[in-house]
Amino acid sequence: MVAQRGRRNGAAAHKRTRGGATPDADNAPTAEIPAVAENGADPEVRAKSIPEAAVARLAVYLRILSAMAEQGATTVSSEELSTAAGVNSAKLRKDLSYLGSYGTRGVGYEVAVLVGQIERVLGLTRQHKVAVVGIGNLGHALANYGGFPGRGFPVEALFDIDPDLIGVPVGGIPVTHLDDIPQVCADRQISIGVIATPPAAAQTVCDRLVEGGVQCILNFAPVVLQVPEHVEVRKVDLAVELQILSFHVARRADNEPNGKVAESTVAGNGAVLQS
Amino acid sequence: MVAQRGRRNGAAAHKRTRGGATPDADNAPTAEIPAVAENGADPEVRAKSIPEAAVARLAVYLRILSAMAEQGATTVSSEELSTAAGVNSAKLRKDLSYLGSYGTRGVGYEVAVLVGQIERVLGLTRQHKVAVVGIGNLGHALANYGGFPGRGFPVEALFDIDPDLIGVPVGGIPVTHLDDIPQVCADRQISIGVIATPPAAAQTVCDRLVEGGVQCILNFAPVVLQVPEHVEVRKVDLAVELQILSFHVARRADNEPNGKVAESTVAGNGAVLQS
DNA sequence: GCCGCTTTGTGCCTGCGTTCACAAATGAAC
DNA sequence: GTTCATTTGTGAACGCAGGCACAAAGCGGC
Ligand SMILES: NC(=O)c1ccc[n+]([C@@H]2O[C@H](COP(=O)([O-])OP(=O)(O)OC[C@H]3O[C@@H](n4cnc5c(N)ncnc54)[C@H](O)[C@@H]3O)[C@@H](O)[C@H]2O)c1
Ligand SMILES: NC(=O)c1ccc[n+]([C@@H]2O[C@H](COP(=O)([O-])OP(=O)(O)OC[C@H]3O[C@@H](n4cnc5c(N)ncnc54)[C@H](O)[C@@H]3O)[C@@H](O)[C@H]2O)c1
Repeated sequence: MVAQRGRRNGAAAHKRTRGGATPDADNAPTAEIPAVAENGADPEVRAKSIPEAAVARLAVYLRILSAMAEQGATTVSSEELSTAAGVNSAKLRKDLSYLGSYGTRGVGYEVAVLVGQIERVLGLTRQHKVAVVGIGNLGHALANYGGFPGRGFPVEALFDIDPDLIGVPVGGIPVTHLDDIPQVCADRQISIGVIATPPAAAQTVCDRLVEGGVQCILNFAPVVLQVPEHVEVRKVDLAVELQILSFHVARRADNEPNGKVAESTVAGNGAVLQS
Repeated sequence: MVAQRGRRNGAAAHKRTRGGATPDADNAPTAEIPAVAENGADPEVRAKSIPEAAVARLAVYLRILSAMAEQGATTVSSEELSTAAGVNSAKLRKDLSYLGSYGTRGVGYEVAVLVGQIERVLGLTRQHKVAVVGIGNLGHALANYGGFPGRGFPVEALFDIDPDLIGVPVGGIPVTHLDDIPQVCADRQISIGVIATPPAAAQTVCDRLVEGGVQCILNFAPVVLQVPEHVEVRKVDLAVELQILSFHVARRADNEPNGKVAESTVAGNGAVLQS
C-alpha cells in the first residue's frame, strides 16, 4: 500500500488527526491558558498555564490531602506531602506554585486551603456528569463504582446495544439504548463519556457522544478515536500497560545475564524507610 | 555563569523514592540500558536506550500492525501507520528507529518484520503470567477479559480474601486465598501482579506479591505503593483521569466566557480538514 | 526587638522528547 | 546504466519538565 504520492508534505502536517492520545506519557502540550488578562471573572486568580504532567500530580495530591483532612490534619509541609505522593519535594512545591502562593514559610500549607485551591484549578467546584457506554464486564464495574460519585463525578446515564440490558438498572440507573445517546446526553448535560464497548463499536459510540454535546471522553477500547478539535480524549489501554511492564522485565533480564531467574529475591519488605 | 555552588548533582540524585508512579505523564526516566557491549547474547541487537514514551507508542503500533497483518497487508509506509496511530510520521519513524533499521527506503516497512521486532524489544517473545488480586467488580472484569491471554499475558492466578469466593472459578481459574499469594506466585512463576483490592489492602497485597517474586505490578487502587527498587509499578487511576478531563473542561470554559454552555456545538463530524 | 530555625517559592541549569528537514537509499522507468 | 520519484533514517534545533540550591519570609525563643 504505497498510496498517496505527490505532494511532499506542504500542507500535510496540518491535518492534526487529534484524538488518539498516546497511552501514556503523551499529552505533552502544556495546558495553555492565554492569560485571560482582562475579564475580571476570577478575582485574584490569574490562571497561568499549568503543565499537563503537573495537573495529573495535582489530582494525586488532592486525594492525599482529602485523606489527611479526614484524619484531622490541618497543615502539611511540602516534605510530608511529597513523600506521601512519592515525588520529589521540590517538584511538589513547584506544582503547588501553579495554584498561587498559599503556603506559609517556615510552617507549611493549610490542608483545607490547598484542597480548595486544587479543586478550583481542576474545575471540581462544579459536578461533571458521566455517562458509561457498553455495560459489559468493565461497564458494570464502572457503573457500580462508588469512587466516582464520591469525587464529584456522578454517573447519570448508561447505554448499551443489548436488548436484554435495556431498562435494567445497574448501580441504580437503568440502561438506555445506544440510539438515545445524543438525546439523553444533551438532556442531562452529560460532560464526560466513558466508552467500554468492544473496539469495533467505539468510534460510532464516540461520534454519538460528541453529537450529544459531550466534551470529554475516557476510552477503554483499544482503538484510536477520531474526534473534533474541541473534544478531549484520554485513553486507558490495559494491554499497553502490561506491555510496558513486559518491556521493563525484558530490559532487566538483558542487563543481568547471570543466573536464570534469580527469583526468591524476596528482599524482605520494600520499606523505603527514608530518603 | 552563576558559578554553581555546592555539588551540582554529584551523588545527590540517588534518593529516588521509587514506587509511586505518577498516574500519567510520569515515567520519564528513559529506560536506560547500559549498553551491554560485551555479552554476545543477542547477536546483532544492540539494545540501545529507548525512551519510555516511545515504548508506550510502540505497543500501540504493535496492535495496529497486528490488525493490518490480519487483513492481509504486507507492507506499510510511515505515513500510513502514523495516521492510524494518531501520531506525527516523523515521531513514528524515530520510534521505529529504536528497533534498528528494518525499513526499505522508497517502499516502507514489512508488517511482519515490524511486528516481530516490536515484540522482541517489548519482551513479548515469551509469555508473562499474570495474577489478579481482588476479585470484586473490577477483578471480575479483568479475569474474564479475553484480550490479555490473546496478547501473551495469560491470567494464571486469582486471589481474594472473601471466603465465599475461594475456590470459585472465575474466567476458568479458581480463586485462591490471599495468604497463598507468595507460594502460588512463586510456584507458577507469575511475573505480573494486578491489584484490584480496596485501597486499604493494596500495600499489604503488594508486599506479598513481591514476596512471591513478582517483578511488575499494575495497580488500580488509588494509593501510592512502596516497593523495592527492582519492582516496577504502574498505576491506573481512573479518578485522576476524570479529574484531568475536568481540568480541560474548566480551562476551556474559562477561555470562552461567552454564552453559557455553548452546547450543541455539534460541529458535524470532526473532520479537521486543514489546520 | 533581634536572632536563628524552618519551610516556601523560584531562578537556573540540565536533559529528555518532539519536530523539522534533508541526505541517503532504493526501486522503477526508460 | 542513468535518472527520477519516493520514503526511510537521523542530525540538529527547540521547548518542556525535572531537580537543585538558595534567597525570601515567617515563627518562636530569648
Ligand atoms: N474487561 C476488561 O478487563 C478489559 C480490559 C481492557 C480493555 N477492555 C476493553 O473494554 C471494552 C469492554 O470490555 P468488556 O470486557 O466489558 O467487554 P464485554 O463484551 O463484557 O462488554 C461489552 C458491552 O458492550 C456492549 N456493546 C456491544 N456493541 C455495542 C455497541 N455498538 N454500542 C454499545 N454497546 C455495545 C455489549 O452489549 C456489552 O454489554 C472492550 O473494548 C475491551 O477491549 C476491557
Ligand atoms: N470498579 C471500578 O470501576 C473502579 C474504578 C476505579 C478504581 N477502582 C479501584 O479498584 C479497586 C477495586 O474496585 P472494585 O470496584 O472491584 O471493588 P470491590 O469492592 O468490588 O472488590 C474488591 C474485592 O477485593 C476483595 N478484598 C478486600 N480486601 C482484600 C484483601 N485484603 N485482599 C484481597 N482481596 C481483598 C474483596 O473481597 C472484593 O472482592 C478499588 O481499589 C477501587 O478503588 C475501581
